[in-house]
Amino acid sequence: MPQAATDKYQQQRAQAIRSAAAVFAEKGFHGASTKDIAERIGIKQGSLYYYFKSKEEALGEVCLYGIEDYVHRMASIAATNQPFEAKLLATVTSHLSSYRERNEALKVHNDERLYLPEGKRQKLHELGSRYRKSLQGIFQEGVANGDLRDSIDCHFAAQAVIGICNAWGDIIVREPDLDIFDVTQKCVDLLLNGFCERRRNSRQDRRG
Amino acid sequence: MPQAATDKYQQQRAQAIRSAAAVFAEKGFHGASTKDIAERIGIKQGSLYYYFKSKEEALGEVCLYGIEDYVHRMASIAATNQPFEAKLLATVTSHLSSYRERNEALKVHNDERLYLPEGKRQKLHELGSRYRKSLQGIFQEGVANGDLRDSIDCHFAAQAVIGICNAWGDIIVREPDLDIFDVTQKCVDLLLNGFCERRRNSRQDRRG
DNA sequence: GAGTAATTCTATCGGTCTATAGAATAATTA
DNA sequence: TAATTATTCTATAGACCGATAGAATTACTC
Repeated sequence: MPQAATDKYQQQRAQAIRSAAAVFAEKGFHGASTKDIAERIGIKQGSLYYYFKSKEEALGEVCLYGIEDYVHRMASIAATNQPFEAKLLATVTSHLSSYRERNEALKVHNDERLYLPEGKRQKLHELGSRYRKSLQGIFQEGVANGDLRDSIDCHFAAQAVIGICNAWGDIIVREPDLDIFDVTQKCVDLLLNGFCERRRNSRQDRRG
Repeated sequence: MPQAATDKYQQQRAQAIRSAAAVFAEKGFHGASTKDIAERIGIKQGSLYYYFKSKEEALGEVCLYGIEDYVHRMASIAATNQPFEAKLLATVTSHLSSYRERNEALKVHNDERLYLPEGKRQKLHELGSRYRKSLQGIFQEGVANGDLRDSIDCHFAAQAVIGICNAWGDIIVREPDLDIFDVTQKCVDLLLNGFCERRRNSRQDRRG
């Protein structure tokens, strides 16, 4: 019954995780049955328990798989010495690329992780927080360097970037022809410059 | 077995829809049982079928409840003669207010509507499209009036606004002390002006 | 090729779920 | 209050699901 920590086992398990990601993404955690997952892998329902001790463990692995490298990439971007704009560009590109590569697992992470037991949910939350804080740090740096108006709320800014990236991540998945770099450029342009004409006419009203 | 179209019936059914929204929001469509929903209403499981002919019908009603007035409000904002900035402000406020008032049903609409059968999903999709198109129209108007740079991609812009509003909608629900108008101001400020210092130093690099 | 370990299969138990039918109760009307 | 209608309840059918145990098979090692 117990398994080995052999290489082949780990590889097949990794494949099982990706299959589970696809099924969970399509049907949701509770809507997907272990039979569905097993079929996608190409084994019988009972055999699934050779790789996971429960359906819930499979969910945990999928969620982790969804965000791990995406969090790591964020950390290394934040650690570089690039100027603010380059970091922001790299962040958005990285976020959108992750969406294209691991969209199923990411979707599962975003939508289903709350069904995990407290402990695992907490661990994922910490990873997410690390991501948000790195991003927030990039903005704080930008303010300190004078690249950004010092009136901006860095917490808000980070959250806004994540929101835009998620919204466009979904679209990128739906429309495989979209070029990630094009989308990135538009995102960064919005974030830096806004949509406004260089403000001259048309808004002397509020704001002193 | 069949019911009446009486006023009282409709009212109790509306209450049942809100209860279902709460349960679906917490546990997801497949994770919630008809017993859970009935208990929240205060009736027994079997009695639920006096109000809905199936669990799935309940989901459809919840989703519709979640977006209906929010779509309508958007339409009336777009139809006014306010200047661009006022329209954008009203849109964001309306979106965030909906999140606070109907956050459970909205969450259900966003996360669970894909479990509806094709027909109903299609109807909801049309409502959502109407919303997106109204918003996109506001941006196109803004470009035409010279309030916005004519280089912006209105489709992208609308999607970005929705993404930001959704991200902050979640936060607003989690943190009831946040003032919606404050958040609205920050959103609009970002959208119009971006995060950048009024661009003088620090970016002569790309862009002709 | 015999023997061992790794992997998958079959079969099943106990539980939960949606939906229905018909009885029971509450509300309304005459 | 009697009759009618609206609402809720109880009980259950029928199906599926997660997990386990042990047999069967495959892959590896000597």
